[in-house]
Amino acid sequence: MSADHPGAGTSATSTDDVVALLWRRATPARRGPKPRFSVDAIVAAATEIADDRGLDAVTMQAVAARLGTTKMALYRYVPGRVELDALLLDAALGAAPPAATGAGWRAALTGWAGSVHARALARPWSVELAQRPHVPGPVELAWFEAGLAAFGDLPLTGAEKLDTLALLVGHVMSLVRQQPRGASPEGDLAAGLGPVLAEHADDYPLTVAAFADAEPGGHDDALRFGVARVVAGVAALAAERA
Amino acid sequence: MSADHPGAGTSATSTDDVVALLWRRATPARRGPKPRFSVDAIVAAATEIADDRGLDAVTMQAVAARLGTTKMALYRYVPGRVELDALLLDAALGAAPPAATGAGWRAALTGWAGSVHARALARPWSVELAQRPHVPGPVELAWFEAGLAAFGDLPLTGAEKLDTLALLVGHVMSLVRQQPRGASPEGDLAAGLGPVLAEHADDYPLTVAAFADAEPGGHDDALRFGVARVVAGVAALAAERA
DNA sequence: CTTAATTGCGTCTGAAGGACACAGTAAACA
DNA sequence: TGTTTACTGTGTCCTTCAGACGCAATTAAG
Repeated sequence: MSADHPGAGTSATSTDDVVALLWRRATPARRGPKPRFSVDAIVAAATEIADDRGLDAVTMQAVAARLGTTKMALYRYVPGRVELDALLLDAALGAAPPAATGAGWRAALTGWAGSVHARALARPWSVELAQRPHVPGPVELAWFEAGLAAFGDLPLTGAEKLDTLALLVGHVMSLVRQQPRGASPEGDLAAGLGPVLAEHADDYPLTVAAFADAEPGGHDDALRFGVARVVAGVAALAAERA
Repeated sequence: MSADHPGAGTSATSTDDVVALLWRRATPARRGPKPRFSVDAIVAAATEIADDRGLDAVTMQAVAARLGTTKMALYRYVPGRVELDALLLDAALGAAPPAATGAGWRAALTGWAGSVHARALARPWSVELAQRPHVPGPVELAWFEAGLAAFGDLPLTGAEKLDTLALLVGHVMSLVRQQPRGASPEGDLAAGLGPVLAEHADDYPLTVAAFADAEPGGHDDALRFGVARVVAGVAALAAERA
């Protein structure tokens, strides 16, 4: 059940199967009829659906409909929904992360965070996928690799570098989540928050005050501020070690 | 449909309805039979289920079964699943956040982050709820209020304080997500990551190296490191303004 | 040209959220 | 005290989704 990847076993997939799919490991030799579709075609269709109707609209039936086939035909290529999500995420992260510029670690790290932000903003639904437990794909690992490269020869341990990247990614994703999404009608945290705060202003004076001047720069300022704080914090650590 | 809260209208709830539920706004006068249950009882039952079988196990039927009734009876108290989630989250955040100690803003902010971490770790499923778009409840706002209080009289704008809190919360939640959960069998990012990295070590040299020395302190170190970096970053900003 | 592996896909099942109707109940009012 | 009437309790039905299973069609290997 773990060896034949486009095999019949539908569910209960192990990590190995997901990995095989993510790396597009080729299947040895096929005898029967030639496959009409491919994993890439399915992922592309699913991506299109997610892009214009949101992640919830990505059901097996919807993907199949877009490809002009039926739901069960897809299970020959993708074991199940979980695996499709993993593929979808790695595809959403793009082809390759931009290489770190040679202008020092601060600029490199800031630039990396900006790239992550741009990608996440372009496909907000990828954030949802990225934040649930999943097996990382080749592209996601490449992003990590690029992020680690940004540190140059700073005197940090590997764990510290990873934690710093996690910090940045966490911040970026929090921001993207709060972005008002046109598609989903409920969205927008701040919109619903306004009336609530107004009604209970007495109980949360600091919060009301803080949100009062939170308007101007908004999203982009929040990104810059957070990244700058982290970079400054790392710089402080590096300074006290040097 | 928006006025009578325990009313018959089942779905398509607006923000107002959620708010009314979260603040346990009392219903004016009841004529018919007395309600057998209460919102609190339902939330308590749902919380118990989430605690020992995970968030996915919290279905209307499961909650009803635990209360000894049927699924549809619950819809008299809670309009739908979304509203139940909101109630569940606010309940999971605990009764009241601990007050900031008077030992300076660094200690206060660090302590606040630690408290958030402790709460999130106690109920890992609350992280899932907290990170999807939702209307904040009274307890969540109280946490924000406490977090803002921790800054004391630092020369930061309200937006900057909020961004800092978001940064800390984002980090804490990332960490809790990566915590191996006993209940859900798939979990553990790092466990699945090992074999993958081993197989493609050549392509991701930095990542492999970073994970190699990431073992020792682990989770708690990551928390401390991240919070310390943010605090240092804020300190740097405050210093250059003073 | 036979054989066997492999694909395409229709049908069924189970679980989930939710709509709706109707019966039972108890407070308000005459 | 009796009647009205709003409100609760809940059984039944519908829709959507993921997935299991089986069988017919296809085509490369021998």
